[in-house]
Amino acid sequence: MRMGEGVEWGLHCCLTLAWLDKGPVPSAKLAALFDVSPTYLNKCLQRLVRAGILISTPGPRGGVQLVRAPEDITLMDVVVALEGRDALFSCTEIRQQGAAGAEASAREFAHPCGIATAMRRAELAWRRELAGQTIADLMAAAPTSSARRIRNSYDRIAACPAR
Amino acid sequence: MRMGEGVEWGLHCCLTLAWLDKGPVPSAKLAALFDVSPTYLNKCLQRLVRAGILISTPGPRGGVQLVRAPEDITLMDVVVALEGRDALFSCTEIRQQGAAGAEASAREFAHPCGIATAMRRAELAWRRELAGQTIADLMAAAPTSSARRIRNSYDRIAACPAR
DNA sequence: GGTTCCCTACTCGGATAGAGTCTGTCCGAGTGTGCCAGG
DNA sequence: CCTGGCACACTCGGACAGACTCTATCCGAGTAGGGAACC
Repeated sequence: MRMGEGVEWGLHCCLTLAWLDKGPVPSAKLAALFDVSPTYLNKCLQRLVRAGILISTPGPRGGVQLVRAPEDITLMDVVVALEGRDALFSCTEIRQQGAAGAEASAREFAHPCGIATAMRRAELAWRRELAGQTIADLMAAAPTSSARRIRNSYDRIAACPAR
Repeated sequence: MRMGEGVEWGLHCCLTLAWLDKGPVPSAKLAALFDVSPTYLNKCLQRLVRAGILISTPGPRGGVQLVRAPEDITLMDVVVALEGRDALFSCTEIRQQGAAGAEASAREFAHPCGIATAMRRAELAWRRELAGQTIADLMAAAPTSSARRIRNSYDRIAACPAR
């Protein structure tokens, strides 16, 4: 049970886009900033577009940019967009199957499975923590030099066309 | 990012073993209780054995049983035993790579990545919640009829040899 | 010189292979029990 | 009747395929800008 690598990429990209605060930024440039697969990063950004976090503009001078303000984008938004909204723990109700479930009254299953409830409680704590932090919080927590360095690096690679 | 199905199986088995409170219970009998693959359930139980949650005794009248008391087994123990102790979010430090990392001073990376810190905080909330609940808590939360029903079902299938 | 048209280059977007992990299966090693033969 | 040995059946444990998702890649559709030709 590991999270996809795209989550890390997506978060770094959102943070970078917030710092740059420019017009459209090509996904290829973002990939060059972090030295990751340009095409696969593009796939991840597509999911963020579909989720309404980014907006993309085609053609020359095109790229992606944030739709909302950084303080209105939570980590949970990004995680859900990239990993799906499925629960970590999915209860398949095995308590109702086999010999254990065969001899049970239907009324007993009116209550949700205690195991599922317990796992769900833990998962809600995780989601709550994710929903409580925004891209703006990440910007505030990072050292101030990071923003300038990102802008400098981007300006440098933005000069070379079609890199 | 979904948890393996074995977690659900393992938790139900631990709960069942706690309710039965007998000597060794064959894994095949546990599989029959929930109508799951006997061989794969065996594989999951092996992991619980290696983690020190269960103990297994071979031979006739053998099987698995809980090592510790139900109040000393947390959900986190079971999850870690079955899913590994890897973190949900693994930081690969892409901030140090590519154009963004090339022009940075090494001192800047002394601080841990803010994204990793934020994700780790959420994950710790999840783990803390998991570690705060035990098998005994699940027993207390379940309706009292569940324990009797499990015992009845087990006694019934325990009669048939080698099922 | 101004305007219109076309062409090129660049961008995203979805369809297409490869790798790793999860799920499921099989067979062998080890052990306790029950039976049988001998005393 | 009691005791010792033996064979069997049952259990776990690790080695072996299939399926699915994640990762990575390629190519096509669409668009804006720039240049050339024409008025």
